[in-house]
Amino acid sequence: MPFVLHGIAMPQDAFTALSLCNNATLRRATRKLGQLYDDVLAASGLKATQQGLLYQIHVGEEPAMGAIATALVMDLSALGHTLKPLIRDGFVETFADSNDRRIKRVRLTPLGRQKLEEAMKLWRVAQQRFEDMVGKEQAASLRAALDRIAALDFDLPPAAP
Amino acid sequence: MPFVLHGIAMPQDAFTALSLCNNATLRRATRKLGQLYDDVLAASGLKATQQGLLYQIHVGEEPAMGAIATALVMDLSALGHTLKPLIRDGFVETFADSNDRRIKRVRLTPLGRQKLEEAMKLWRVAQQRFEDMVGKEQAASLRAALDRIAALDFDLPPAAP
DNA sequence: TCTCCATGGTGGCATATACCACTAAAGATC
DNA sequence: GATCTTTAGTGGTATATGCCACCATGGAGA
Repeated sequence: MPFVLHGIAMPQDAFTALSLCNNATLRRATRKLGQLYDDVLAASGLKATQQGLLYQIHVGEEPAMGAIATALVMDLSALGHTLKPLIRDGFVETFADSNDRRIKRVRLTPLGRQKLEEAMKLWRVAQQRFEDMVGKEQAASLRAALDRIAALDFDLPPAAP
Repeated sequence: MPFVLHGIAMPQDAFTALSLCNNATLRRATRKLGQLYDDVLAASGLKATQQGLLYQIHVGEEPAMGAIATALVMDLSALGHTLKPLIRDGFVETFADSNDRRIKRVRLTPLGRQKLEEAMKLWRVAQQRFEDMVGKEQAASLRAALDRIAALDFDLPPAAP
């Protein structure tokens, strides 16, 4: 007899156990896809997250760190940490905004542009691999749903008084 | 004039820039939802991932580490690292399998069971918060799609010869 | 029985990510 | 002009996660 926790019978299958949880299923799928993209992108020396960050910086045309963090739905200090290896390896550089010295802007170096181009070729292979399996429309539909999630406003207080 | 990379015009909006990438949109949504679940679960002292892991162990009825890793689609050595704080804090313990000494099994301690019950109460609040915003059917549909992704077989070689 | 291969797990190292305290800079208010 | 509040970012610390080399154990085959 399965253990009953607060009146809810627990599923027995290990894989489906997590499938009740929105967060856990998202993380598991993210690990799955992350493994594919990282594997394909390994030839460039970049992680998939780093390729995405270079792309974001490229598209943002010297974006402020705060703007990148907001677009990625990422904590600003976490973004600061994530940028460090890319700065160390010479792919990006930061500089102070001319109007507001609090603001740090980010841009790709020439080496970074080159690395991004190399990585984008591999990125397309990974996209193709995934979309060949699930279908282009399914993939687009999923991305749209995920964008809606990312845009949700939970009204989380940054600091509780 | 937007910079053209290999014939693909780049979107200008920072948020939608990543929306072309399956992996990046998944990660961004995962950060979003992770922040909600972690915020709600903070009162228990557990991260959402830890609550999910305790739940997985509970449901698995003394599962082997390898089985947990497979169900979570997680690297076994990463799972080993992830278990450490839970072992340190006395919520789980590991023991050798009676039939095969290579196999390590995991179980919740009495403290772990208690902590899981506490966390499950909070988890339900987080689930409710999310599902109130997106709708129960939409949430269920998304979880089903994410489970299909997690179950995909990309045929990644563990080690290329 | 011995050898080879596969499996399960650990430790090391690195990136990914979040929270918090703190500092510097800018804006608002008096 | 001075003071207070807000904003942007850094460093520290911790968990999340993946890859790799390595070791112990078990299974298969000679």
